[in-house]
Amino acid sequence: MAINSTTFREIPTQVKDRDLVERRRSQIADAAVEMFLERGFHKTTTRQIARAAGISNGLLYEYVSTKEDILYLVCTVIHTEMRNAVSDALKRSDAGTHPLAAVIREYFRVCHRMGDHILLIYQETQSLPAKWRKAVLENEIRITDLFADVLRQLVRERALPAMNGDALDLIAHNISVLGHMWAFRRWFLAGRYTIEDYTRIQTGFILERCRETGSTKPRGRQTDRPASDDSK
Amino acid sequence: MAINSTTFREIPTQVKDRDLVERRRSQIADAAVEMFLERGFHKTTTRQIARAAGISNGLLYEYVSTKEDILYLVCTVIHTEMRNAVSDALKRSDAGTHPLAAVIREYFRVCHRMGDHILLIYQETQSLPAKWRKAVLENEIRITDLFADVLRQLVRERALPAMNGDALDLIAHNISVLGHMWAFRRWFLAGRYTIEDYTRIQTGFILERCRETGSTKPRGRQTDRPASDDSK
DNA sequence: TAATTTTGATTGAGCGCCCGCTCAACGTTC
DNA sequence: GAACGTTGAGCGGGCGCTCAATCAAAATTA
Repeated sequence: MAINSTTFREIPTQVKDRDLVERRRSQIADAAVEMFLERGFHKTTTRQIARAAGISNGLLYEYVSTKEDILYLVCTVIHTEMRNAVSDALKRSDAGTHPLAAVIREYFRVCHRMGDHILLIYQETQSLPAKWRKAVLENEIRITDLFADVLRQLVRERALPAMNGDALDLIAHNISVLGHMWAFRRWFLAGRYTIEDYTRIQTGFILERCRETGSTKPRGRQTDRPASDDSK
Repeated sequence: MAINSTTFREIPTQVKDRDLVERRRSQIADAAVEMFLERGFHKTTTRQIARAAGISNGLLYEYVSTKEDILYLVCTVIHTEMRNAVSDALKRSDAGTHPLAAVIREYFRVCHRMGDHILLIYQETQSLPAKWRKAVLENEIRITDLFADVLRQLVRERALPAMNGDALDLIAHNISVLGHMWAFRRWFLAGRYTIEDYTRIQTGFILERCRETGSTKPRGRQTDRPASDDSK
C-alpha cells in the first residue's frame, strides 16, 4: 500500500533516493500494521518491526526517526485504504436501492473488513505526538466529509428531504461512527446480528425520515418543514 | 469512589484486613485515574501511582499484583461511576418531555462530564489481560442494558410504538455509542455544536419515529406495523 | 502491669530485563 | 575513491517488581 505523499514529506530522512524511501517506508508500514494488529503498538518492539520488514534495525532509523513515526505511517496507510475503499464504493452507483442505503452498505462492509484496523486507530492515536494526532483525527473527518458530500448531493437531487446543515453534518458523523460501532462492539453484536442485519436495521434508522418517499422521487411529505424540526 | 465488591474479590492480596484493602485500593484507583487521564496508562509508572496515592511502591504490590490490575481497578471505578450516574438519572423522572428524551439528555450529560474517562476506556481496554478485558466490555453492555430496559418499559407503556427486539436493542446500543461519540469527537464537534444542540439533534434522530405521537399518548400511526418495517 | 513475643503492615533500595536508539564499520555502485 | 545505503553490536536508561529490614500494634506470658 503506497503511502500518502504528504506523510512522505512530513517525516525526515537521511536517504536521498525518493523512490527508495517510499518503498522502504511501505515495507515498514506493512510489517508494522500486522504486528500492531496482533500485539498492539506498545508491545511491539522496533526490532520486531525491522525483522518483519526484512531490514536491520539500524536501517529502520534511516527512514523513520522515532517509533511514533512508524505509528503515524500505519495510521496513514489505514486511513488511505479506508478512504479509497469508500470513495471507490461511491463511484459504483448501485441501482435499485436508495442511493444512501447503497453508500451505507458499502461503508459498513469496509468497516466489517477493516474492523481491527479501526480499533487500532481508536486505541493508539493518543500515543502519537500532538502534531500527528491532529493529522490523524483530520483524516477521520475527511472520511466523514465523503458522507456529507453524498448527503448534500442527494438533497440537491431531492432524493432526500431538505434539512439544515447541522443536522446533515451530524448524520454524516453518525454514519461514520455507527460503522465504527460494528468494529468495536463486534465481539457482542456479531453474536446476535450478521453484518447484513446490522446494516439493514441501521440503514432503516438513518433513512427513517425519507423511507416512505421512495428511492429517488420523494413525495415531499416532510419537505415543507425546512429542517430537522428542531427549531430552538 | 468505592470499588465494586466483585472486583474486590477478583484481585488477590496478602493483606488480611478487608476494610484496609478496600480503602487502599480506592486510594490507588483514584490516584491512577488522574494520572492515566493525564499521561495514559503506558506513560504512567507504578512509582508515580504509588507516590500520588501516598504509599510506597512496595506497598502498592501488596494490594495489586501487576500494573494491569491497577488499570482494571480504574476501569471498574469509571464504569461504576457512569452506571450510577445513569441509573440515578433514570430515577429522577423528568416531566414535560418525552421520557426517552430525558434519558438521552441525562446520559449525554454524563458523557460530556466524563468524556476523558470514556476515551480512556476505549484506548486502554486492550492492555488488560483477556479475562478482565471481557469483564470491562461486559460492564459496557450493562450500561447499554439500562437503555434497553427503559425502551422496553416505554413500549409497554405505549410511549413508544411496538418494535421487534433486534431493533430495540440496537437503539439502546446507538444511544450508548452516540453518547461516546460526543466524547471521542468532541475536539471536532464542540467547535460547531454545544452539547445541548448535539443532544437535541441526536434525540430528534432517535425519536424520529415516535416524535409526532406526543409525549405519552401515542396516536399509533405506525403501531400497526409490528416491527421496524424491515421484513426481510 | 510490665516484658516479651507474634503478627501483620510498610518501607525503599535495588535487581534484572528490556527496548529505543546510535554509530563505527562495512558493502556496493559509479 | 566518493557517495550512499546498510549492518548489528551495544549503550543508556527506565521501569515493573521483589525482599530483607523496620515499625506498630495486638497477643501472650510472667
